[in-house]
Amino acid sequence: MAPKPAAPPDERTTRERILDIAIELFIEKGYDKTSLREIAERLGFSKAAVYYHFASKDDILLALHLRLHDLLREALAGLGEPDATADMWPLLLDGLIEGLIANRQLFVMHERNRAAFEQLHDKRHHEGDHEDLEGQLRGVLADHTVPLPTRVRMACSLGAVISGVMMAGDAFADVPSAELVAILRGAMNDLLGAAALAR
Amino acid sequence: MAPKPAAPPDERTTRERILDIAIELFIEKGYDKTSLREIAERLGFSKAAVYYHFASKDDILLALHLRLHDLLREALAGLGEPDATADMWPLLLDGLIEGLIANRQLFVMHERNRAAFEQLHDKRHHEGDHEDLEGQLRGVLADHTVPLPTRVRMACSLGAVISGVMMAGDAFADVPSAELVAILRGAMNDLLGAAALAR
DNA sequence: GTCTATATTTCGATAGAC
DNA sequence: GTCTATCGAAATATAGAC
Repeated sequence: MAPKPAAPPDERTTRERILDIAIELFIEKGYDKTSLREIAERLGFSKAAVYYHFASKDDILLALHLRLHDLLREALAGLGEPDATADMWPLLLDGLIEGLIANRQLFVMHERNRAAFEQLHDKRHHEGDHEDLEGQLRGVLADHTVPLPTRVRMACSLGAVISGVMMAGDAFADVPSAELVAILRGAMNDLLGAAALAR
Repeated sequence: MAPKPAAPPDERTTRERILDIAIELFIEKGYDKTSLREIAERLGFSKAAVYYHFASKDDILLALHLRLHDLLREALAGLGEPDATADMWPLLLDGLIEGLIANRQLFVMHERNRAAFEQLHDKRHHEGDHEDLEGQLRGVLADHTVPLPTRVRMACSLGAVISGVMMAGDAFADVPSAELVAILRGAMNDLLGAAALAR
């Protein structure tokens, strides 16, 4: 997941640079409390210039939503067939961990602005395509053909990974990624392994 | 934790009723996108009346912050001595689970408005008391005298419980609380038990 | 305690020059 | 592609009557 194009620091599109700054500010102050003026100023130009690259403020959030979506698409590709998902869950989660770490900022931003993203989703609801990722996830977790304990542990494992990764730039700031990944994999095994689910 | 006073539905203070409605709306639309006019209308009176009970919009969020704080204070009382905390963690978490479920709405609201709460915290930072709960938590997780794998699993377990509980009104809507609690306790044991930490 | 104004501010968004 | 200037909307907060 997420090889991350990682273009040379100065060959980034203006559009991309706006999004990068937006992530920073949306983490610091939150989406709603961040004005387009602030984004523009931090980039060294004016508000109107931002409007040349994005039709609206929502449009910026939407673009970030798409970044998230693209990153998760590969890792969660298996969410199509609800039956098989439970079995694939450990692998699915495994593929997720490294992507989460590599794009930590983006996911932290999402964590801290859930309400704003949900509102965005409601707007799209009245429009086109419905490849609602979060909805699919809920569907899997609500699937009654899978034993309840398994489903609960699936939900837990997801929260556990996210929580562990979010601390990576904080309480675990000095921990090498590889080490963190190894520990997380171990924890996920205890949570989802055959031995655990057989109980 | 959280015996929850649960006053008779109609003997609630107007102030309390405002807070209840605020929780609802902050979940539905988010803190920033919710206007005081909406809160007032849903209660059947006008915006100015709300200002009689709360000095500002921030003041409403602050009151909700205190509700959260009071609920967590008991459960996380052990966070005082950083050394002993790692040992007590399983018990600490155990005490948390039921409180989280009993006051799910409040915690969901917090989850979806993290940015707003953080901003609130920054303001208090320039003022009085510093019994910063979230800060203490970070301190414990950063404590280098505790083995890294243990700390990571502590962070994971917290995220796991929260994630599991949040789904309670959603994908696990039809699951009895007692059953959910039992499964969560089992999962936490696998994540934090002596066998797991000895690995 | 609750109401009807109203003051004030800020922000998203647009128009049009360069 | 970026600027200055401005419009219009909405929200917080206040004043003062009842």
